[in-house]
Amino acid sequence: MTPVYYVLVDCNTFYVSCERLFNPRLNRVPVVVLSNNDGCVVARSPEAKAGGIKMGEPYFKAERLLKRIGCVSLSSNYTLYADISLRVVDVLRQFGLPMEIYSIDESFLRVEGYDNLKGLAHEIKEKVWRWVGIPVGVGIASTKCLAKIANKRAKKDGGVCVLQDGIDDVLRETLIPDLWGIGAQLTKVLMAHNIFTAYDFARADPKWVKDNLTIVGLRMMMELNGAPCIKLEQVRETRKALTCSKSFSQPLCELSDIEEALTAYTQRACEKLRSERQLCSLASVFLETNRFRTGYYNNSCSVRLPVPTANTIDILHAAKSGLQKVFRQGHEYIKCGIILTDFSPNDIIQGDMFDGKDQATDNRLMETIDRINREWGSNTAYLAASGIKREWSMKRKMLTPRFTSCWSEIPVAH
DNA sequence: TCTGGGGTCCTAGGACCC
DNA sequence: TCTGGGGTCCTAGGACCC
Repeated sequence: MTPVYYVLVDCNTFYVSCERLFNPRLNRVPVVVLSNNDGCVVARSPEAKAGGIKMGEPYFKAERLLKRIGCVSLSSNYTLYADISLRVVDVLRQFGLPMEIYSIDESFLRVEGYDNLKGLAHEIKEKVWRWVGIPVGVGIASTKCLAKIANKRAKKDGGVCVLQDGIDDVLRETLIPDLWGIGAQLTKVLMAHNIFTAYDFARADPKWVKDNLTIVGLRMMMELNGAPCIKLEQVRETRKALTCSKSFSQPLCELSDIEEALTAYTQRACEKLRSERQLCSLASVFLETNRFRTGYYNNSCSVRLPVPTANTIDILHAAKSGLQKVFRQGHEYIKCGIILTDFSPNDIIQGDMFDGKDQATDNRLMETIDRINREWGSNTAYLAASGIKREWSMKRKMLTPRFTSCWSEIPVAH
């Protein structure tokens, strides 16, 4: 049997690297990219890390330190990052290996019967750098969990790491909170049981692991021992849920304002649903106040649709009725959202004999709106109920241009 | 003043059925 | 005093990821 290896390609500080691609002045200076609404730090250049900026730190808390170290702060420009991500994936595809796109900045590949793994790792890293301009780290090992560890070491070690010999030593140096799949809660459980390193975990009693960390923990333990339990998902299974939610730029108290925002989110969610050729049967709405304040209120309501649908008007109707159930006067709300679930493919339609609606006309209307928004930019055609002024719409004060995805914002070469 | 958004998976517990 | 057993399905909640 030829040995199988998993290759994890992870873009270094991806969002910052995307910004640097189009603005070389950002090279070698501290840079951070912020989450939606300019809320938290979600990507840091090495210089920003060295300056003591923490991942996930709220911007308003980090602001003084950011200023002191002369850090450039940018709003996140997801349109740009998604486009660069596609370019990286294109390069990786050219290796002709089974591949899983794990996230916007990470992909796994699988290799079998390769002699020169180190050479492959270098080739991947250099091609992505030369063809796209994004630095990546490449980690290779016999399971996905180990490849994650290899990748982390790669970043400190010239960008590539093949984990083949001396794995025990590497596991001894890997601390529990740094493991893929171990978060704050499981770290507590493991530490309380005197398990401090990946090596301790790999040698733990399987029964204890299963009982205390469920089957998920047991799988991770097996993976650390070199037994692959987490398979490569080459084709993304059709998703099971679709969420659209955002914090408002300022707290909202009135039902009518929140309805506006919810209408906009519902439109967006339905648009995504249709683009994936799915119908949904359940729409859930949630609403919340600031959870960092006293008197936190949050509530949600699920509304079943009479027939599976992707029609914005029908789903909006359900969403609004849900919102009315959870809305209480007298709170300052900061966020709402809609979650669509219970999907079925849109080629099997179970009609409702009695609703007296002309499905074909409705579908044509939705198709037309989608086409206008595809060709002329999102939100060219929208429901007036989602508001014109949109005072709740999110803050992005430090947004860079959509360099690669909008004709009017393409960089000019002098 | 200001604290992201969008996913997945697993389990426990309740409802319901025979 | 004694109060089935076992299966399935659904939901909520908790954990994790990037």
